[in-house]
Amino acid sequence: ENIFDRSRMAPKTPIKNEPIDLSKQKGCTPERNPITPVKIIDRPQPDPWTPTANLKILVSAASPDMRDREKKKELFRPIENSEQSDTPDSLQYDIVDDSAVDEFEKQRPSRKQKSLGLLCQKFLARYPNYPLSTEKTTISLDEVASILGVERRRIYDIVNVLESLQLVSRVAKNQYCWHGRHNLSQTLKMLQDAGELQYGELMTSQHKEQDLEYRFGERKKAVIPDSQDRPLLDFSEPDCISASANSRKDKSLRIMSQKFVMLFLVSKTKIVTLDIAAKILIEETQDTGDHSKFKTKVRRLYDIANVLTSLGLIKKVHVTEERGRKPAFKWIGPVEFPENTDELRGHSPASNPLPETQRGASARYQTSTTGKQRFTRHASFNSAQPCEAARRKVSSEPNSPRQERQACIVNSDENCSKMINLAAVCRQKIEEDTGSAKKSNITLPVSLLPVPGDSDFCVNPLPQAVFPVVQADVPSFSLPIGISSQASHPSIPAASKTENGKPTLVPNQPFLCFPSSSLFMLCGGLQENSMSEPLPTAGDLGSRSAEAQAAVPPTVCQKRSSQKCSSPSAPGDDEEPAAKKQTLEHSDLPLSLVVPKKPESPKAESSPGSGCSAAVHLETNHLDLASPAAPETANKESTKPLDCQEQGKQSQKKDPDDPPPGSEHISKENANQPFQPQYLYVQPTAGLSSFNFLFSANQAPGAISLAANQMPSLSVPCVMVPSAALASFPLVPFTSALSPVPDSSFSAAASTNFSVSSLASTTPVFISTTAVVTPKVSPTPSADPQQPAHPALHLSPVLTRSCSAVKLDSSVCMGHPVTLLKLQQPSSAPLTPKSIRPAHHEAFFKTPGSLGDPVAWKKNEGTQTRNASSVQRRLEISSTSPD
DNA sequence: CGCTCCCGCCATGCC
DNA sequence: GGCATGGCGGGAGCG
Repeated sequence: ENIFDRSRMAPKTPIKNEPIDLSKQKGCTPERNPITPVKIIDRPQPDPWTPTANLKILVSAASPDMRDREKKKELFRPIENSEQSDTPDSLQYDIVDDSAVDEFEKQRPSRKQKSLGLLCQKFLARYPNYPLSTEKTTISLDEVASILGVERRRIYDIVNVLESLQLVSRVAKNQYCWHGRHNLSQTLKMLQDAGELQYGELMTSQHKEQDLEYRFGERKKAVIPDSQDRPLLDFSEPDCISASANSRKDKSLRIMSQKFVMLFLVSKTKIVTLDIAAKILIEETQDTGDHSKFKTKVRRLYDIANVLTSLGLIKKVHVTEERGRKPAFKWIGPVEFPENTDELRGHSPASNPLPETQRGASARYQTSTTGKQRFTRHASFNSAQPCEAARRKVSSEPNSPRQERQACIVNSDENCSKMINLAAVCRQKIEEDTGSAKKSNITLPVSLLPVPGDSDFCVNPLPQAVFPVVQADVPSFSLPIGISSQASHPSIPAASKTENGKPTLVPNQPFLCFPSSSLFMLCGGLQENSMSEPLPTAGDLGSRSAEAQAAVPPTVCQKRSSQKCSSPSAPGDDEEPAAKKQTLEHSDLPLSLVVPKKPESPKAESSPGSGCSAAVHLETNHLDLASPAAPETANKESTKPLDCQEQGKQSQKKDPDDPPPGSEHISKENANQPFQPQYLYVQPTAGLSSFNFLFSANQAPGAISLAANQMPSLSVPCVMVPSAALASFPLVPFTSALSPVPDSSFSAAASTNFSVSSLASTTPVFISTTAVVTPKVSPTPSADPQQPAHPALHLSPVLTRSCSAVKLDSSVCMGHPVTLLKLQQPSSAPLTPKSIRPAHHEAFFKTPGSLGDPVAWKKNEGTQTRNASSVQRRLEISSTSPD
């Protein structure tokens, strides 16, 4: 094929190249020449007068179609193979000057014929995919250029992309070494790893481009700095590295190529639209983002895409969105590479699953990144994949509201200098974030809302990443009141550390930094109490509970990091030790708040009385707030239960005062509950500032109902709650701040209601561990024999009030704890699903639904699972526009 | 008309 | 100054 084309193409370029050619190509020339005399070709165009020129003109005018046809034939002939006889026919038409025509054609191959993709194919055809190790193939740019009949410039385009994948390496000036695909999988793996670090968050939600775009905006800030210039992976390969090559400033095309590939590898769908890729790349570059740059980026991406297409790694597709049809590329190359894999990482947080090489790459990457982001990354909370998750989170978070940032800052413990860094980062981000100045106090990532019914609500602002976690842990909520007594558990951020040492949470920190996230996920274990079917996951539950315990306080961060939580894991056990917290015990029992699905009404009813206006409303929902804890739990689960325990311990130790009272309890409760319903809380961003949307992640629609006045209970999965309603809920920052407070104090603290309003308005983040408050207590206990009773349940007076509004008792009360995870839209990045993802990634990312399901459900049990699909839908809705 | 993306000017940097 | 690289964007081909 190449030859064939070459001959044709040759005519043109040769001329230009000739000078060059002379030196290098000897063999080639002869071949080319035969085809067409250079001059002839040239003249025609320039010279209208020449006979040929006239013909051309005529032809084109007369039958452009034909011309095209022929061109096509030529183009495809090689590829398709046969084009055949047609040609002749066409020629006939033209007749007179077939020759002329032909020449014309030859002279002016169609654009397609000259496409970079085709050129690349020709280029690749010259070299074996898997060259023998022994033989080293060197490539001379000039030679190739002349052979292929193109200018050198074009060869650079190809070579740069190939070099980014290590198919070739530059040996010396004008000399490249052909490696073939031997290293391709390894390279891709590295890119994948690096990509996860960098883009994990982004891609997670990818399937919805909307989300992506959406996030991008948010993310930009965060991510930006990263690697900007530097090549993600510097392959200067060993063999043939030319000194000069490395030194040179960055080769943007090469870097872009790597990043582009990374996007595919990180993407769940394996489909990346050009505009999204361009946006991402631009953002990273910090370019202003003006339109022209975008266009330029896209042009470059086309160049890269053409080469990758020739390599058989991607193919062009179209993605239709609401907005319309967009050009996109789908990865058709290898998806899995032997060693790497997120899962691995997830499994063994401590150890890096990644191959050393990758690791090295990632390490470099990290180091390279200077900015805040990186630090944040390092700070990674605890997710199983500590580092990555953390990083991701961080990056994503940029937007986190100041408050959050502050929180972060506050806590930094010894644990982490890292944490500190994070805090700083957070701050910056926050500052950056314009929009999100959400709640002031709220900083806390997690707040628990006591729901009227007993359900506890925990709201965790989770970054996207969080979702996954959600499932896990709802239990945490339970605690509501436990606060006081239980409060003793300090929420321990420490737990977070687990994995990599990333302390997800800073031990003492009262606050977690959350980027402002637009979404909160509520996790509630809804169980029907009694019913309960126990979820298959009994074990899980237990673990959960444990997790919950630990998690509770610090949870938020942890959760995120942990993502896993949701999943299966059940590390919970570890926590148990924490025994302190009864949770474990409870865990077995489903928290159950009975309530599940219908509950609303009852609760609502009950709630009425109670004072907590707002809170009450929510209560109806029956949601239990697993809240913050959940995340943690998740994390724990995924990784290690131990952590959780530790966290708890630590927390206690450190912050006796702080101890997030609720957390433990919550955890218990949560534990008890087999499932917790999870809800996604969507921040009102755009226009709907006043509304909050709750989507049940797991569950059946209906499951949630918002009682309260404002919110009519909906059977539908999604519930919109006026922000006001939420406001009413007392949110307790579960962080140390609250937690620390002794019961009494705690209660007070707890009692404090965060005005949701603030949340609602802007950033909704809040999570209180303490929040746990939930009245549930009573119910819970009942439910769980084991539990110590807990007083914990009792809400502090204040809490109670708020809680009271909610009824604990009512069947509803039991309410599954729900955790809200808030995802910060913008900043969310940090936590983004992606981070979580590693462990579960699929579930999470796939869809919100998946979130709930995947992790917890799937693993734990299939039965109860809620349909991911439904969830997804919901999410989608939210993402796009709530209505 | 808008997506693609070829073409080649010209900046950058090394020699 | 020459040459190797490669960023960049105008503007044309193509559907």
